[in-house]
Amino acid sequence: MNKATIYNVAYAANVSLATVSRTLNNPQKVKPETRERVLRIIKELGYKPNAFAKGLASKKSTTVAVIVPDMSRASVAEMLNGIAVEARKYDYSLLIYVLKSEKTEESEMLKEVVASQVDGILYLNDEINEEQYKMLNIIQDEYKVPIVLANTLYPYDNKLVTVCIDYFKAAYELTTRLIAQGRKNIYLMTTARKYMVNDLKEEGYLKAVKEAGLNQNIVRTSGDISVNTVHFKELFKDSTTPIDGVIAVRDSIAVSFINTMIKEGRKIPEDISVYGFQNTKYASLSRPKLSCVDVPIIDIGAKAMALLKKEIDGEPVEMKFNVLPHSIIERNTTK
Amino acid sequence: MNKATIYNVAYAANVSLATVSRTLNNPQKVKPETRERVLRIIKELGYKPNAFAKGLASKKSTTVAVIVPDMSRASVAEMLNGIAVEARKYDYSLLIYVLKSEKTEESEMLKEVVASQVDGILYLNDEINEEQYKMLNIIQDEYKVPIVLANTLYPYDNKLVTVCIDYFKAAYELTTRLIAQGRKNIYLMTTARKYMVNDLKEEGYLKAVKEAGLNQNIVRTSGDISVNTVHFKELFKDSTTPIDGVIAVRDSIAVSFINTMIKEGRKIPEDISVYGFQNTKYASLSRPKLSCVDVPIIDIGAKAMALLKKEIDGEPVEMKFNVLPHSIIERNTTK
DNA sequence: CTGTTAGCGCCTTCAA
DNA sequence: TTGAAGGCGCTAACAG
Repeated sequence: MNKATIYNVAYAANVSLATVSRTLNNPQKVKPETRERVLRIIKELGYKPNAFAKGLASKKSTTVAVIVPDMSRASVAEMLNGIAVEARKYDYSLLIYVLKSEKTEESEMLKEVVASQVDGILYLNDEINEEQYKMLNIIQDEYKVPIVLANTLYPYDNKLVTVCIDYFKAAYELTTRLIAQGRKNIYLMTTARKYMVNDLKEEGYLKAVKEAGLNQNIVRTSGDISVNTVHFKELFKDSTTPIDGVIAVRDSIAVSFINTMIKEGRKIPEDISVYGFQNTKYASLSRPKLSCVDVPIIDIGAKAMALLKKEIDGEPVEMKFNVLPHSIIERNTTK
Repeated sequence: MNKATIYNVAYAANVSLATVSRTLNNPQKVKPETRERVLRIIKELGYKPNAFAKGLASKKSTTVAVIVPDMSRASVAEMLNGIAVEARKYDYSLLIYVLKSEKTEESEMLKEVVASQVDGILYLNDEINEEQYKMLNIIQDEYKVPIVLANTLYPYDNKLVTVCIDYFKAAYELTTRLIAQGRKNIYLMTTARKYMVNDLKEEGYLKAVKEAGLNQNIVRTSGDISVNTVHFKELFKDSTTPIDGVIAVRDSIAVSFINTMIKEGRKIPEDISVYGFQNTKYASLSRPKLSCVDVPIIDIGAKAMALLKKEIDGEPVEMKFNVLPHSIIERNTTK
């Protein structure tokens, strides 16, 4: 069961290696009979083309790099499922780069990605800043490696193909719903200012709150749920106008907030209406079950991969900015 | 900023390409002065060796394949973080294969993995069966691709290097603790019979229960939390001896159980003590916070990668079976 | 429709 | 310590 090469197959099938290569890559260019024969031999010998030789000769790897922040984020992991399923359709492999694990400069890593000869790059990092964005553009322009941003975006420019939902609108809608529910003192629980998508949610929230003439209350948590609890308690210990509505930029933040409030004796949703953002498993495992924006994260992954494939194939992608529809799921933490 | 090749570097540094190759792969074999010079040129030109050519010539890819079941499982995603950090130390890349996305036979995919020329394989799938196990052994023996099983194991044989915790012991300890807490009617909430690790947990539970002369109660859920709720309710509607202790093989199962029971008016932990298994984020986001076995999942990932690296380097791995220590975290669903 | 041939970019003896 | 030369396994013209 030693590794068979294209030569072994060619010899056994009594053809030249070119014919073997053709039956694999351009089947229509080879006579059906010989094709069958070659295919049979290939199966018998368990032949699989060596990916390196193929890549070296064809300049294509049928591999895309997926650059992700922290893998343990539920949304990232789910998106990867969507990407994997779609990639499978095209027989593409996925090379993963986890940013969190970096000791080295990110620009160094991007160079490494280029050196790895991937056909395209999927960038899932939501902390995209100007420098990173420039670097990505260089890679796309100079090295001709197509890039697609998934579930993130760079709002100041749109040279890169992007797939996401309308975070601004979603947050605006959430806030509007809370207002319609009669909530007067609505808080936004967000993260430190570096996540582009959360900045957009913030803007959506602010717009709705301003329109309604309500106060704007923004709390920035670390995203680390273990410290949130303390944080939340402190925050609402002696507030004069009691909080009655909350929008959290992540489900996990919403859930830890709910837990803290219920322990403090507040009733959810009677006293406080709470919306999360993403519809991860956390949302359905919370008690009460969390109302939230449903971000079609798997679809985003799949769509991003599909668009990347198009770009790789040289088909011009007309829409740079692809907004997928979201929905709002009313469960038991609202109304 | 075009892709520089080794020839460009050689020309610019006024040496042969062999010397460039050496300064990169065997620095000690080249005179310090020329080494410096070459290195400088490499930097200037932003040269990175083409991964394909390198792989083709050297027969090494510095890439390992990571085969995972469903990515969205929290434990899998976290393990990947550990793997990524460790892989980074050796400058190894990670090629991901998601089994769930498969339309094709798994054996087909394994052949593909071999064709991709990876230096080693990390297998995270916990549903390992005899056929799969045999296939993996073939790959390791015939194709000489080292394999490490991470957070899973094949209990009937131990030819493959394995990293995990002692699931049997952990479940035994959990059960013992429940018994010590005076629980008499302890249930094990597990999955369908196909997850090896869960079978071991089951054995540990059974042993402890038998030793104490208690009834054994095993509930097999689908693992799908949305159906669990109904399931749980039905189950305990009219039981004569009320359930007073639970061990769930996954945190998410424990949490959905807790939610159901509390809605049914049971008190946790007063009426029912509950232990989970894994210590994922679900555990700290539940109310009350879930007591559970802490599986050092990141360490398992890192250790598995480290052992794989050793195998790849030809250093014999003395211990086939690597058991990492676990601990039990008492939070608020027990006592 | 099929075979021949020249690389792809790099590593690795073998000589010098 | 360095250079020359032969592959690694495959693809892609170019002939036939």
